[in-house]
Amino acid sequence: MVRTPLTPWERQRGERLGALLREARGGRSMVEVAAAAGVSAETLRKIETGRAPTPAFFTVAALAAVLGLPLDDLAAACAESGDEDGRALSA
Amino acid sequence: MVRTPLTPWERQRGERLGALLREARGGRSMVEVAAAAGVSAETLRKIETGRAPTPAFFTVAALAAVLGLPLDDLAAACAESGDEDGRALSA
DNA sequence: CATGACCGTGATACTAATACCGGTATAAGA
DNA sequence: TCTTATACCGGTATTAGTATCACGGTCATG
Repeated sequence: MVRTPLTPWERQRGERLGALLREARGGRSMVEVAAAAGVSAETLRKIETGRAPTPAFFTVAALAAVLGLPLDDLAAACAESGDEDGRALSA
Repeated sequence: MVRTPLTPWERQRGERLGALLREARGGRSMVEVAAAAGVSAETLRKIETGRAPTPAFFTVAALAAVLGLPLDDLAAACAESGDEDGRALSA
């Protein structure tokens, strides 16, 4: 095992992150937010739909900056189903 | 070109991130911190040395949580040489 | 109704992140 | 001195993130 495939828990965490970003985006269009963050619209879409469950740190940071979301809040909200160690405790 | 190769600016940003993490690690060993964050020691080493300039968001989040660093502080410190839009202004 | 612009989406291509392995160097201790 | 522990480094393998291309849907406008 060289590159651990993403666990279902990580997938769900990515979906939660995407949902938060989409919710924060509100009525603004993908292209607008993506352009403001400096990423492609397709990348933003993948992140929002959860198809990119573990995006790059600075990508999320740029999006959060554009959307006005604190990074710590994002991380906490996505990890609330389990702390940093308990990866798959129950939910 | 489908996947933009990392720019020198992004490399330097990664080095800055790594330096901050290493500084926050203090005297603790890599394996200890890496284990606490749930990543391999090699990954932590690559991030600290800047050889993984754009790590995954949750990887950085886990490391920051272990090290007691606020994510927003990390992002701000790494992007202080230029905001989200100004990628390569000078320094 | 046709056309174009915008938005979201799927497929594809390519680079990078993550993990494992072996080897090396330095410092501490037996 | 030899062993051990820590960190660094190179290479390798595999998955995943990101960008470009091409398509369908919707709305405004001619």
